[in-house]
Amino acid sequence: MQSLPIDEQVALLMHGAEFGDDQIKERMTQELRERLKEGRPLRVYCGYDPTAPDLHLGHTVTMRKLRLFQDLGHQAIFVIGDYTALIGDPSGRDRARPRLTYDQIQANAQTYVQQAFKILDPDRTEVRYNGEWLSKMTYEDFVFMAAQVTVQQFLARENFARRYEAGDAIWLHEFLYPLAQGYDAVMLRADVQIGGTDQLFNLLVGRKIQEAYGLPPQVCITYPILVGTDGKTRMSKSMGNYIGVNEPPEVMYGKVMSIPDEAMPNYFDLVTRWTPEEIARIQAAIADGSLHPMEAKKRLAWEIVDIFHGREAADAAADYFRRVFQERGLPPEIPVWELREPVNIVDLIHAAGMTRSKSDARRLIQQGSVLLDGVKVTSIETVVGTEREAVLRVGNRGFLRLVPVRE
RNA sequence: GGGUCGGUGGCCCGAGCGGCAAAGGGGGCGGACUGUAAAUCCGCUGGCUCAGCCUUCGCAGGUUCGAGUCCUGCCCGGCCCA
Repeated sequence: MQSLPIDEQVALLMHGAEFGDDQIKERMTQELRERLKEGRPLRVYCGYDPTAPDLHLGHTVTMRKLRLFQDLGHQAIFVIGDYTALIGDPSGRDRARPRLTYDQIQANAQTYVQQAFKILDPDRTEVRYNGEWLSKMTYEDFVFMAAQVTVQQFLARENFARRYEAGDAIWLHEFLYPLAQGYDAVMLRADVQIGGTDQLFNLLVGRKIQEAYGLPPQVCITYPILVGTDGKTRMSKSMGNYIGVNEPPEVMYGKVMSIPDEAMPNYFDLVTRWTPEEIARIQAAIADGSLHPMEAKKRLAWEIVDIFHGREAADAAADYFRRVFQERGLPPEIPVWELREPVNIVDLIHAAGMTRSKSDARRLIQQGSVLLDGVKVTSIETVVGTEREAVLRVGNRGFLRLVPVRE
């Protein structure tokens, strides 16, 4: 693959890229071609801020592209934005991010690298922390960079513009984010920087900063944003609509199954290993009715679990889903709770940690979602005896095998 | 610094003549239904020793039988002025 002709490389790398502006796309495509002509491995940078403990599917969209660069013989630079995370990227948001402490960030960063190698080739990956250079920036550097952009340029961005219109706070430190990212590009001698479409502004500021430092501006390539399990907003931890790459197979499978049908194409394109032709075929099959949407979603779920956990886990997760959710049966493994004496059902549910409060437990019983050996529990006064083993089901996900213990 | 508007339910937005456990959304959770944990419809969504009691409306005091609602001070934001 290393010696793939330049035109083919360009076609592969730009596939799916989205800029929201054809002129930029043309320009970047051309610049990419020129860089490739230099005949050396390009330095391709993408940064990830450790704002949460785990990477999720949304992060993997660009990671997959980094991997593609690697497969074409280029050098990927996986940057952990430990210092940019101190700021919190305002891109694509309608308010400032909550500030994190450096300790929280460090803790989050721990897991990033290991998770990233589920996609990236470790041999062609340079892992860097941007605190390496950002922590050493001088006041002079800082003023120099800040003088490269105008307030109007920032206010022209729609997310800042909207906040400005609405009279919401825009903090000065938020303006520092693109500058810091640009400085990364300078320090890394990046040839290419990739990111989500919401990163275009940041990436373009990076070019400006590079030029100010006398370096050739990087090629910027942006790819579409993955929507979360709600099918509407971008996937993110803080929205609670994410699928973590480290989540157990059954959870991952189930979460994929819960995305709305309309969100499937977005996932097909961005997080599967399927070729554009295969994707087109599946879409057509759904459209003409020969493939049930649910079946398509099952394939998608299986594919995603396979990527992160392997075939066996994917099969098991599919089986689990069918059994527990479609047939409302029992999962293969149920946690055991030892029963030493008869207890009130509410106390038991709460003590086993199946609800946050006893009131919650009472509500669930009153709503008829607590089953003891498949029989609906109708009273909150119910006492569970120790005569025999039983299976307690609370809501859709809570299972507990009650085992009497005699001393 | 001055003027003015605002901070509301253990996730978010948001109403709230002095009687409020506090309207309405979103989200979440349950139920029905189904093609799945999609869609749709219905219900629930502070805690507890639950016909009652306890703790909530930026913080601290005050007025009142009674305050999210009124007063004072402080903290934090927006806007206008400097």
